[in-house]
Amino acid sequence: MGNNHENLNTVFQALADPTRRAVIQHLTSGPASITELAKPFEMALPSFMKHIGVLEDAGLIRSKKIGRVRTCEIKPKQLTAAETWINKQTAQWEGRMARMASFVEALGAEGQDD
Amino acid sequence: MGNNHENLNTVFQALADPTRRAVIQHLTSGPASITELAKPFEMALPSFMKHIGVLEDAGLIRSKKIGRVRTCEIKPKQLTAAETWINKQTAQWEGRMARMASFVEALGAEGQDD
DNA sequence: GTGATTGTTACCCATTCGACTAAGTATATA
DNA sequence: TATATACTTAGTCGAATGGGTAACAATCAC
Repeated sequence: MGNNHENLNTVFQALADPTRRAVIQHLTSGPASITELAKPFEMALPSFMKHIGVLEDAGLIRSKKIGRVRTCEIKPKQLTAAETWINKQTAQWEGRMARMASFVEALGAEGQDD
Repeated sequence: MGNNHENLNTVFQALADPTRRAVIQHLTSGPASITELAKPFEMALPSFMKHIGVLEDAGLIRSKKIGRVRTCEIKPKQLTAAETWINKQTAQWEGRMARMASFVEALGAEGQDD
């Protein structure tokens, strides 16, 4: 049963890094090996591997080693869980806005411009 | 012009903490003061204030002090930016899945169960 | 079987994070 | 005016993060 609370921590934490987001993005177009994924980054392999570990711990990717090559692929379920959480918040906020609008046309609505 | 890249860092980072997510959630049902927001947490005020600072730096909330009370409200634009990023990834992945399915009915599809 | 590839393990290091306390400021309220 | 309320500032501390090197497997390709 959904113990999202803990997982959302690690999922959002994982997404908070540009290297890791780039890896996710890369993997959306298909599985890839570690070295292939690491190629765009000027980073030592062990450092890069830590990012892979964070993504895997967050449940955003899975990986399997065949021969000497470890192949990674995306596992979009947790990504969806994060999206769902955000969606719920914006929906609740929009609901409140709608209710507010039904009471008042303009509340001197200096708007929420940013 | 959209330099999301930097902001997504701080936004996801901000969402990676349960206290901060709870604050967001609280604020979706309307503005609130610092002490009101802090009430559910067993945490010293200065500690809690740092969370507010993180949320504000990420552009997820805004706050204004009137008298001795600082009132916070949600600013859902950045939340939407995060959602958009995730959406883009899942869409790309689903697109690939659809294209794959058009080539093969079943690729011994031991399914992506988790 | 030598040598290049592809990870992996084991550490180190600086910085950031998240929590704390102690003390200060600024406004209400009695 | 005195006191309580609502933050605010400043500084400490341990743990986690994000990077690095060095050395070690374990394949594969010749």
